[in-house]
Amino acid sequence: MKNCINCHIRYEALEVLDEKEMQQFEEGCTEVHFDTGDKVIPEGIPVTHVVYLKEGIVKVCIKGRGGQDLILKVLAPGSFVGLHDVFAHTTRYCSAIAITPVTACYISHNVFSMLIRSNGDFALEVLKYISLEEIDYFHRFLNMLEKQITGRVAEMILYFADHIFHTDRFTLALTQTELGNMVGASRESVSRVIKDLRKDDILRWEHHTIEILNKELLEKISRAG
Amino acid sequence: MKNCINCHIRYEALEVLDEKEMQQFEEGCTEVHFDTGDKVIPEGIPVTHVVYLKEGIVKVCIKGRGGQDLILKVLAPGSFVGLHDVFAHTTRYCSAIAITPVTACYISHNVFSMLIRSNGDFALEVLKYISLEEIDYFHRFLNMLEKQITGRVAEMILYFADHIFHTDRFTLALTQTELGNMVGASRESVSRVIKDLRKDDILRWEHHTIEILNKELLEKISRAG
DNA sequence: AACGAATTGTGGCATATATCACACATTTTT
DNA sequence: AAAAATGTGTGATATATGCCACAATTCGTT
Repeated sequence: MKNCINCHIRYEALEVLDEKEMQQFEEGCTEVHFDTGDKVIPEGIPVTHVVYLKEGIVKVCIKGRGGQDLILKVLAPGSFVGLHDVFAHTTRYCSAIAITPVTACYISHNVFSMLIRSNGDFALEVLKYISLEEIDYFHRFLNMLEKQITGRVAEMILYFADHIFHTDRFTLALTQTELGNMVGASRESVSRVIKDLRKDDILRWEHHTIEILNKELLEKISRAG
Repeated sequence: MKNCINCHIRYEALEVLDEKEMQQFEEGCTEVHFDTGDKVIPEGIPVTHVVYLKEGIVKVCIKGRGGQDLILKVLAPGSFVGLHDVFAHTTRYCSAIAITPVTACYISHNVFSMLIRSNGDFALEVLKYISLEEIDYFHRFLNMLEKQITGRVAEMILYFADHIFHTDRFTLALTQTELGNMVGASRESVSRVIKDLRKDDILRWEHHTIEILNKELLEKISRAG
C-alpha cells in the first residue's frame, strides 16, 4: 500500500528528490483512511505530520466567534491540507473535515523538514506551493468584497465544477448552511440564489446533486457579480 | 551604505547564514529610497528581486474590477514586501506603494534562491515567514466576514497602533477612501464610524494624525464587532 | 495669497441581505 | 414504521450600508 514511488497522484515536486530521498519520504509516509464527516485534522492539536490528500474531498475550516466555522477552502485530491500550519506554529490553526471518504498521506514532519533542509529544489517547490495558495486566497478575498451574493454563489459552483470535480455534474456533500459559510452569506440567501438559478434553468439541484445546465450564463453571472 | 552584517533591522532569519553566505547576501543586496507615493513594486512587472522594507511604511494592493484597489496589508519596517510573488509567478501579482518615505532592500532573486538551496535552515525560516503571513490573512478574512463596519474600523486602528506604529498616536497618510478599501467599506461609512468614535472621545483624529484616547473601549468595540 | 483639486462631513434615499418565522421535505434513529 | 432530527423553501420585516448630493474643509500648485 505504501508505495510513493509508484503513486501517480503524488505531489509533483517529489520529482526533484533523488532515489535515496524518495525512499526516506516513503518511510515517513503513512496512508490513512477517513469516512465522511471525520476530522482529517482536528483544530488545535500539535502539528506532527504534513497531510497530503490522495483521494476524496475535504473542507478546511477556521473557527469564528459564535462557534460557527468559516470554510476557507474545499480541497481536491493532490493538495496539501493545512501545509502552512506545519511551518508557522506548533499547533493546528485550521481544521479539516472529510466531506467524502478520504485517503490521506500522513508524512512525518521531521522527514519533511529534513528533505527541505537537504534538497534546496524541494524547498523551493514547497515555497511555490504555499505562495500560490496564498495568492489564491487573495482572489477569494477580493471576490467576496466586490461581488454580491449571487455572483459569489455562481463563482463557488463554477469553482467546484472546474477545480474540484472536473465535471459539470457532481454530488456535493455540503449543506446550504455550509455553502453560506463559504461565501459569507446566510443559509437563506444561498437558498434564494439557488432558487433563482434553478428557475432560470441554469442549474439542476436535486438533493445534493448539482448539474450546470447553462454554463455560459453562470459564468456571466459570476463575472457580473 | 550596503552593510547587511551590521544592519540591526535586518530579517532575523539571516542569523542562520554563515559568514560566507552572509557576504553573498550582502553582495546581492541594494538599498533603494522612495518618496511618499512612489511605487516600491509596480503591478505586473517581472519578479527580479526580493524586497525587504527597512524604513517607512508601504501599502500592498491588488487590483479589483472597476480599477479600485483593495489594500491587502500595510507593512512596517522589518517585513518582506510581496514575498509570495517571488516564488509563485514570474510577474508581480501585488503592487506596493510607499505611504511615507521608504528605504527598501532589493535582494537579487537569484541570490535569495541560491541561499534557500544551499542553507536548509534558511529555507525553513522563509517558509515560516510566508506561512505566518498566510495565517494572518485568514484572520483578516474572518474578521471582515463576521464583523460589521464599526468593528472592522476599530480593529484597523488598533492594528496600526499596535503592529505598525507601536504607539497610540501616529500620523497615517491614507485617505478615508483608502481606509475603506482596506476594510471593505465605502468612504462614507468609514467617515461616519470615525465621527462616532470622535464624538465618544475614543479617538482624536485631526487631519491625518490619530490618537487613541480610550483604548479599552476601542478594543471592546473591535471585539464586539 | 489665491485658485482649483482633492478630501471630508452629513443628510436622505434605495436596497441587498440578515433575521425571524414557519411549513415542508428528507434523512437518521429508535 | 414511527418519531426525531436535520435540512430546505419562502414570506415578512428590520437594518446596515451603499450610493447620490452638496457643503465645508484642506491640500497643492502657480
